[in-house]
Amino acid sequence: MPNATKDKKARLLADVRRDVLTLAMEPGGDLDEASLADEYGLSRTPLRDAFRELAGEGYLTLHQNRGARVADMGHRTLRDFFLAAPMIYSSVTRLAAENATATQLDELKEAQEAFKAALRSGNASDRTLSNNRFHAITGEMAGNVYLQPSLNRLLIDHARISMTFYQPRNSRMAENVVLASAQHEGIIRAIENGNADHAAQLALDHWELSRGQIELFVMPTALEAPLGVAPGARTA
Amino acid sequence: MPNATKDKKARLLADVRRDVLTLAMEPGGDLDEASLADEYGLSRTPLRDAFRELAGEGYLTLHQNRGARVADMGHRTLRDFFLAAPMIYSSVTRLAAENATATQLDELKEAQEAFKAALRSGNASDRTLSNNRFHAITGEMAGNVYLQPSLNRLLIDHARISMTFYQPRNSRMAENVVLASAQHEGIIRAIENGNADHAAQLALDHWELSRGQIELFVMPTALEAPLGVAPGARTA
DNA sequence: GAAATAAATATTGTATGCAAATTGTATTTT
DNA sequence: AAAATACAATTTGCATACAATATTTATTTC
Repeated sequence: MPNATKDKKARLLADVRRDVLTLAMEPGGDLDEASLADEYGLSRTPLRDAFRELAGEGYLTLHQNRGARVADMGHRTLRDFFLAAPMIYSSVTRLAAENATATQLDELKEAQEAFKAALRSGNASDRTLSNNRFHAITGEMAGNVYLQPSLNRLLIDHARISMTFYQPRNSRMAENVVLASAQHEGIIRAIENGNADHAAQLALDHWELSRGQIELFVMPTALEAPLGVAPGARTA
Repeated sequence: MPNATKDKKARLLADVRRDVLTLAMEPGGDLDEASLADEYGLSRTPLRDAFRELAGEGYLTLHQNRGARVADMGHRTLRDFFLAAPMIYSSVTRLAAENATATQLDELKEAQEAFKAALRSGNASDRTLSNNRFHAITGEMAGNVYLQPSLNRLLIDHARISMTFYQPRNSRMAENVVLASAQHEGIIRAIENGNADHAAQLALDHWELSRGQIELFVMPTALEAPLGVAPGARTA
């Protein structure tokens, strides 16, 4: 049974999103129309269509006569991210507590189960993707069309930043991830109880944990080692 | 000299944006590929390309096998708008004060001159478009990729809401528009001086004025008129 | 031999024809 | 006559061919 082009396109969209989020596709790296069209059995027309869609969502950027590239992460992105994230996350989570439907709550619980499973498996990509999904669902719950686009862009780069920084090499970081999971559970309860203030505060706490984790890697403790001695130096 | 397709496409993009913002294209109304392609002398391929781009920016929405429609304004949009606007506007204006370049400041002043000219002319569309441009420039000044998409979506609907509600029939509203212009000047000064706190506060004040204006129309003073008397009613 | 120019190649953008899906109309059935 | 079905017309989506632009390679010039 030959898959309809509609399905192939959907698969392409999902694959690119996943690969961008997990850094399987490098930021700034460029996508080749021809080879992707070939790989997915699509012609270039629907493929370019998909590129535009993904560009609109912030996964890719398009340049005149130069094709599509994975959205770049420049020197400003981390700063911009730190500025915008707490505000958007807390307000979205607040609105989620006010507006969540029962169905959405079930989805959120499912996402959290997937997140815990990913923690057990130790797979970094799975952890990042399920965490991404958890927060994307809070965005759907909030249902505010004006905040959603910013949240989604934050989530893209949060995932990519996590993939580079959140590699629990030491116990401190492993503990943090477990704590993050516990915070997810708290957020679920706050949303379930419609406790907006609490949900907003928990989102801020959750962000602070994430921020600290990132900072651990951006500003590691300095190396301590003796400076070398130049040949022929006076021994004083 | 036959215009390059590149220019035609740019014109189409600008025209649709303008028509959406000024309500020349009705929310929910659908765009006809064939006739637009004909009108602009483009084939359907680049036209559909433009539709995707505009959809990514929030001007249009695309539906499977049903073409493009002007982004709808449902019963929730006003509420969502009131929730998100003050937060985004104030934080963007704050960042604008921190990051604006000299060139951008000139552009902002130009936009403000255009706004004042539009006030003098009394043309509602010009007023809305120049006001839109003013705030879009503050977004560029802020230069935060995570806030920009939300700001731009807010600006689209702020323009459309203004077009429906801001029709200065009475003196109170005309005064408000003049006050809004004065607030723009204050925002320009705060940005010029790099006074972030002040800029953020002015943005909130500016929003409050806008909000009040909208509320005047959403909740007008009730009509006062006697109830009619049913035929054959007892005269007591 | 290095820089500059010109040709060749590869990649991206557009136009058109055809396939699939949706919508509206006419026919059939009850 | 109302509902249901089948048919026709319109509209949207995709594939391919062609045009325009960028990139690479080869050649010329100093």
